[in-house]
Amino acid sequence: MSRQAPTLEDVAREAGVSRATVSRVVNGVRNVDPAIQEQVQRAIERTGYAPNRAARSLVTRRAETIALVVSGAGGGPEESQEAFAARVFADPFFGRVVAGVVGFLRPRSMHPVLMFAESPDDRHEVLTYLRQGRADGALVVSTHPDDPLPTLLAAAHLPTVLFARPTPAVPLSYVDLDHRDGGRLAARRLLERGCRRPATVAGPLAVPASQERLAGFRDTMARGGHPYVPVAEGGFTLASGIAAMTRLLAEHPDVDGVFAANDLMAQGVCQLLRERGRRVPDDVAVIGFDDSGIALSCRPPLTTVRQPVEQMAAEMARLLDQHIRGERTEATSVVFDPELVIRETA
Amino acid sequence: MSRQAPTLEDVAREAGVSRATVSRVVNGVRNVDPAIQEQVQRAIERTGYAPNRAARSLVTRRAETIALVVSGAGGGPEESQEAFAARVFADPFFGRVVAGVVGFLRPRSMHPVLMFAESPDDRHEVLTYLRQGRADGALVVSTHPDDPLPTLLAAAHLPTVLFARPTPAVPLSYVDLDHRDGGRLAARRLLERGCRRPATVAGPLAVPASQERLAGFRDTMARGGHPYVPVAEGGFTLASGIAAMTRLLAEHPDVDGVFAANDLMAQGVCQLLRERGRRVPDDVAVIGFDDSGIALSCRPPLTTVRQPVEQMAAEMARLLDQHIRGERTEATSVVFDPELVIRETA
DNA sequence: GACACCGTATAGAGCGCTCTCCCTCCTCCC
DNA sequence: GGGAGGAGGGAGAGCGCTCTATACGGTGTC
Repeated sequence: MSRQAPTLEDVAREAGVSRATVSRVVNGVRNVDPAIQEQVQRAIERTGYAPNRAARSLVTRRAETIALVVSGAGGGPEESQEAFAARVFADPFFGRVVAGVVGFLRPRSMHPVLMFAESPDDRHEVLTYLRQGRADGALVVSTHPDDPLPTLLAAAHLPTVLFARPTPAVPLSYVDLDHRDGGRLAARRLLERGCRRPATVAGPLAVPASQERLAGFRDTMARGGHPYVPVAEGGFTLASGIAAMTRLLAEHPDVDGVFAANDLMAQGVCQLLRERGRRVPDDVAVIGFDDSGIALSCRPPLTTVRQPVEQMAAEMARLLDQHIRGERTEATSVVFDPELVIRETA
Repeated sequence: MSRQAPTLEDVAREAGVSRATVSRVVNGVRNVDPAIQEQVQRAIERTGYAPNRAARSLVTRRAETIALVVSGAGGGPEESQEAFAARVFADPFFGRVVAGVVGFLRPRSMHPVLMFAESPDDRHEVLTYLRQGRADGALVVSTHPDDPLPTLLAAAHLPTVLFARPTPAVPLSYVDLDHRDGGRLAARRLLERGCRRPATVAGPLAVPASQERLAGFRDTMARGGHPYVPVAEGGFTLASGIAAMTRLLAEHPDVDGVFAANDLMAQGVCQLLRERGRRVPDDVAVIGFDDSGIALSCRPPLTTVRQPVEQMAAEMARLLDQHIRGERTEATSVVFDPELVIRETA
């Protein structure tokens, strides 16, 4: 671009009014004569004016930008940020989070800044970014429990909303799912189908959501006459699902119903069962969790417990927006209900 | 945050020097006495100073931010941005792009702003965003040919780097893969395995990359004694891969080797073949394209043509950086070579 | 006819930073 | 000893915007 970008001053001169008046028109403030408004509008078009955001942010103290942080809990740079990012997006879950956040932000002409925080340095980077005023607040999705980032954010009084209740407790708003109820839904379905040998592939037990899903599942199974349910712990990945199911099958070759704590692992469970000659759902019923794209692309399509991730992410953005605008000062929480989606595997 | 954030002025007062000196220290400019430097450094720590980016951007005319735009080619708001975002991330491809970009940006303390441009309004939004100086340039990944965004960006002289050569031609830098050569690699492998009835599931033929992959494949097949190769067009999705293979099988039940234009479709091909009682690779060899996470999680693991997406994305970021800093003024292109990754399906 | 009042536009003071002068002090060399 | 030269630090002018205080005209009221 050879010539300088036009400024308010240029538009004002072109329209024959003062800077302040142009500013009012641009910001849609009332008390402007319609004729002048029109005149200014045309001057803006003629000059091709676009307000300089840095100048505006400098005085309003608002970046009109939020950070979307995917946070691990690494103590050091064990893994490159690139590898972390790749791993994160391997799960369709994050794509859904992005979609939900964008769904809320878009109508407001806002766009998220994507950040990955895996090492202490990364976390410092996030803090600095916000303290510099480059973003007005953060949406944090932690991949691990005991993520130190929320605590840091809270201590710095930076507007933040989390996905999932933080452990340990931190006075920040969050959005969550009733995971326990999700586990119950899965158990009930299996019981209704007449399963007599249920088992479950749990998520990492260090993750509260995994524990809750497991607790809900066990709970309902116990009431249904199955006080003991074999459990194999997985890591929310396809490979870990296969491995967990392998162990389960070795000790309990007669299982006829499996609840996997996410769809990725459920897919692994199905794959292994088929390899071992078990038919799904005829020999073994399988229920996943999340209702991600995988559930549909699986063969056969997965019966699963739906987690409305997009809605939850949009709600996070809404809460953060309120915090930023000062419309909400106290931390709050919004808990969504899971829903059983019946397809073919159970 | 009750009290105002400390400014340069505060730090200067605390350290007993002028604003200019603090600025020099913060920006690592030479000509500062080490003793004073130390003194300022301590004052910064004591006050907890973080430079205000808006103020800095206002004078440097740099946002130190780049936009990562995923662009469709929609003529209207046929699809919500949320749905578009979700669809985009269903393909692991974009996760890899993000990973590559972040890999380059991170060491520079930069973070991408994620934007989706599917409707004309969205495109206008992208233009405005850049013209307002909120980002210094754009990295554009188009999901469709004839995307109007590159043309708009070029006309506005906004620093831009594209993923894949634009059609029609636009004077912008881009990064691409030698797709034709990728098709050749797949054909050669199939020939070497002794395939006698090859077929291919192509990508959308409106996409140049699909055409190139197909052309390369046909080319080598023709030289290998197969002047005619059955083609079924797919849409780069799992479902379309299944559908395409279904058609192929109906007309050519004796195929013994299939090249699918991406891994997602190759996965569909494998699924369908298995359902129809064909063993992979014993009865039919299958080769995918991309080497995305799917290739590994597929059962059996997919032999595929690797596209170094992360490296390509990092290169895009590097080129954009050069354009922004004015170190490169002419549009350029960097073409990467594909590589055959042999696993179990061929 | 004087005054108050409301709606509308302007002037001007910053927001917090960078960066260009310019001043000062010290060293070095003839 | 004097002047050139260089290093280190300060003063101050903006960057482009918002927003408060203020001016100004026109209407309504007594």
